[in-house]
Amino acid sequence: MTRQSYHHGDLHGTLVAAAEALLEEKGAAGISLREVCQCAGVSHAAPYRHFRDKAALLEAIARGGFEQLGAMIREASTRHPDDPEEQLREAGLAYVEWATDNPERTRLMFGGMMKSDSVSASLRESADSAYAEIHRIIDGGRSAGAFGGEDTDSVVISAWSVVHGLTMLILGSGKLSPTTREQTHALARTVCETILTGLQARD
Amino acid sequence: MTRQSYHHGDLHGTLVAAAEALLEEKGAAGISLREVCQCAGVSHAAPYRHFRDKAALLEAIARGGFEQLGAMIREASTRHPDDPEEQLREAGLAYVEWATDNPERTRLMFGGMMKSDSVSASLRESADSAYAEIHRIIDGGRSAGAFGGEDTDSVVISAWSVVHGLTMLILGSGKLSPTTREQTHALARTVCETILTGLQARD
DNA sequence: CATAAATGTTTGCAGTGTCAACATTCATGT
DNA sequence: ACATGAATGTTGACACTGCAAACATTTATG
Repeated sequence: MTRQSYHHGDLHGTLVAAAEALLEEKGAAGISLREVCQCAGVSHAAPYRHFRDKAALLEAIARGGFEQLGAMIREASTRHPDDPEEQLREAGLAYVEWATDNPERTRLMFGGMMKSDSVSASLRESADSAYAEIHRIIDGGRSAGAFGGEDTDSVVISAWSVVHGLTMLILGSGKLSPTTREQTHALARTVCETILTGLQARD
Repeated sequence: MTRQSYHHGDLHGTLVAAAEALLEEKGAAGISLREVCQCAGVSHAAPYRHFRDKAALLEAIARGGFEQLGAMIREASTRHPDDPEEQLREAGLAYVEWATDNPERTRLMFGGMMKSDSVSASLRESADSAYAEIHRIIDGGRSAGAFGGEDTDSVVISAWSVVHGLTMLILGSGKLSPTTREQTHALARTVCETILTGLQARD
């Protein structure tokens, strides 16, 4: 597909889309800006009109990922408006599911990019927003008396850690490699049940 | 430091050591084989007598990491020979502590390298051995009646997931950034307590 | 409609991983 | 003792990469 006009129209979006496709195909380390350009049908210096450098393009992909992930969690939790426990379960499932559906993108998002001090404000904002969804669920559950724990932050960390940990083990270790969506769900349910048992307010 | 003989003596080990130093300094993506060579005082093609390619050198570093991590867990669990619950707590602390002390190496180990089908047998073996330590603790605890759960594997996955997840959140998210070892320990204790509560056999 | 801004291209540079050809040292058998 | 092959290190080359400067073309604006 070749374009007819000198200007592209939406090179920004096209570059992100092309890079996303290449990302899931060959991993973050295997992405070359020049190949992205070729896919977008544009010369190899064109991206620099839209992105400061290669890292900025990857940042844009990560930002979109956090937004999608946050949306999945939000949507999952709204399926059970009055049941915090079920909200947490569904959110956990959604988290693991989205991540395993987008493995390379997830690795990119949590691969240390956020740790750099030069991370853009918009990226940090997107990540914070996704995190806030989890916080909101836990906070609601604690107010309703469904979860115990000393403070909300501790509970959030525990809940987030299991789900994120399972996700990363599925993505990163050769050990956990569910092949079907059902197997993935079974794993997610297992860790969610364990953590929920640990979180339930004792009497 | 320049060497006098044409042959190096232990270039294999020197390359690994130099690469490890550069790894924690600049991250896995920032490592260049040629710079490693310069640090080792050797020409830029010398590594190919000892490693098939760059990935093989990184694999060697990862393998050493799994061995260290496994040793830390084993050592932690032997501090409480007859208390499975305490073993799991100490193993979790050791896991998080080692990983936060070696952040880039940990990212390398769990960054997707194991998922590739071309991973060397020795690397997989080292990773399996570290995993076996966790399995051993859980299995002992279940035999002793300290942990419940349907089957050992489910419990292992849950326990490993929290600890690994917390680790990755500390390493990867800008959100959790404990600055002192004490803060790190506090986080690790929090998630370990939560999971232990969930794991304890109910009556 | 002229002029500036925005966007895409070309050319060039330093740095990278890898390979082939070559050089040097070590080990081994006689 | 010494020739010969194996092991190890070096040099040079190649294609590829990210990036920047100079240039070309289109769009927007007064």
